[in-house]
Amino acid sequence: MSGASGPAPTAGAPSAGPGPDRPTVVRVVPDVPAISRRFDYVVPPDLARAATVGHRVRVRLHGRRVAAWVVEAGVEPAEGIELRPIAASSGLGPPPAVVDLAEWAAWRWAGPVSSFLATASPPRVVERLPSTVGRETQSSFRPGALPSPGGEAVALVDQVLAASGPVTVRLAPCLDALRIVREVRSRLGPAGVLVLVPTVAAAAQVASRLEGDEPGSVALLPRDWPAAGGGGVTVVGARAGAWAPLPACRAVVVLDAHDERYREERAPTWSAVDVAVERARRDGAPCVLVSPCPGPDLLERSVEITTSRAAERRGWPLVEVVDRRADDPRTGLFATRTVTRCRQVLDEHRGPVVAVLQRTGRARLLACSACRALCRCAVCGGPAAAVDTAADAADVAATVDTVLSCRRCGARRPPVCAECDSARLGILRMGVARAAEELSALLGEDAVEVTARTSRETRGDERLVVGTEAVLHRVTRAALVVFLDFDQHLLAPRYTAGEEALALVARAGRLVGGREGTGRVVVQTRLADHEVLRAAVQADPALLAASDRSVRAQLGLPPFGALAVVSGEGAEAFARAVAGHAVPGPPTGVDATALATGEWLLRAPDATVLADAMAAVPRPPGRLRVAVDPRHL
DNA sequence: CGGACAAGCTGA
DNA sequence: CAGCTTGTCCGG
Repeated sequence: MSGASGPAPTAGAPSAGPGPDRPTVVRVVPDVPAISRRFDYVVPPDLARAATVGHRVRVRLHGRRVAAWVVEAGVEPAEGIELRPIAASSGLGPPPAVVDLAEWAAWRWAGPVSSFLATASPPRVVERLPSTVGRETQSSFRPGALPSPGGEAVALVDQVLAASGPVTVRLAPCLDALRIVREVRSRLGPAGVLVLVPTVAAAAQVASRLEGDEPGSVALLPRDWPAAGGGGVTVVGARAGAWAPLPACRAVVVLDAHDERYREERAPTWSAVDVAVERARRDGAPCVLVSPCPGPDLLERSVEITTSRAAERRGWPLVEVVDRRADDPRTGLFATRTVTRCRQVLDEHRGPVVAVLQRTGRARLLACSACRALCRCAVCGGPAAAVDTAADAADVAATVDTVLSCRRCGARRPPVCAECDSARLGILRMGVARAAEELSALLGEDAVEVTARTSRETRGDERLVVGTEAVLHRVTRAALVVFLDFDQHLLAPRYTAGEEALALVARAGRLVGGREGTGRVVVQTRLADHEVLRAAVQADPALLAASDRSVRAQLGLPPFGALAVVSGEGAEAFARAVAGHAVPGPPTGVDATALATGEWLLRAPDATVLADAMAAVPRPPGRLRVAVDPRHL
């Protein structure tokens, strides 16, 4: 093993500097996913500014120019190798502390450091950071009387600042979570506070409200990357904001920390919440995870504190469960009571009605996006053709990775519209479309469809909206939210299905408001006794957390065990090597089992054992995808 | 990843 | 045996 590989916890250590006769040498990580090795280069005098950890450079590597990051400066050049010079500087990258954090993440999620360094780098070339001279570190800002949780926020933040580790603040969905951020800023000043929000759009709103409190005190990522790096401000960002170029954090606040959008779905499957927690730990800063419905993952590694029960109840919507067990399955999507509720709200002009319908599984019906023609089988004229992957259709020319295959006769053809030859085929949202039609007919009111594919923003004056769960992120306000088939969420094939379902109720609660208002959430279900519904009706997420916790502990699921799904050509060799490296079998080591899909499942008692084992094993040749703690399963 | 180079196949 | 394809190796 060469000295140029392996983790480098000492990155950024100052060197004695180049002697008069010795050239400056830096070690770089190339921005090429398949190359994990590091290489040394000489820094020519005119690029001396690039000789700092985190700087982005271009280098000649094996006959081509590639981008790279400096990860060590003042390197002792290896004997017997003639070093090439760095070809160019490409501006600033993450600061040394974040480079170190990237090394940690590469270990934790078994991915290339370069992918984390890329996330941590500015979207455009940044030559210099703005000066922070003259900026106040201690703020004069003091919030006045603000809405709920009112005085309780002061006490909660007291506890957060007194704690030695991460704290989860359980705060009902309709209580103002920003109050926590404001309270933290008023105690510590705006400088060095890192605030994460699930989406870029929501981050922009948070940033502008904080900016209103104290102008010039906020940097919004990714837009204000240089200002964030300059320091002296509160930094607000979404998932990638966990990699903000703050010199040091004084406090970290994660809003809606349960939100699954903090997790990257593609490998490496890192989580911004975990990165934020680790970052706070390294900087010795308080870390606050705010969530209306924290699940076992959050609770297991933090202290939980809450508002009073009275405040929590006020902050959850009134939830009405419509038990459909007695209904004939053919009566359709709408229970009589649901229709009555909708009609009441519309007649009284109380506000928009939003109906949510999730249809699981792969789309069965495709339509041409250009001419709207339905995709039909060319042989038998069957009503529809379904998508198939080339993987299980090996006899089909492997030029495209999807083909259309008829469900009736099995005939296959390329994924092209038979009418107009367009290759743009879209999923036909049959579920939502039909629901919208039926509901329109039942209520005598035009319904607007909203799905993830509907690109238009809603106008805001719709009275009746029908959509998939994406609708909850598009609409800002509603008088009534109806979950037409909540069982789709409760029974989703994920071990996190329960907490995600409760998060949907919380999300709906934000649209309709707390139980003291007139807004309502209606849930149609055949599982009326489910823990999620008990928790929602009683406004007590702890009920779900307790039952989820015991199930996961029993099954060794996260956070009571660590999982990784390994796929690709090298999967089997890698999985066997990782399991063989440690003492096989839980509870001490890593256990590998083949899944029906051809993927391999690794199980370990905790994330550290798993990460250590994966780091100790060399990668076999061939494609390899490692998903640590995948959500499905 | 993608360039370099080596070994293998083809056709005259 | 030039000219091309296919495969393996390795990068400072």
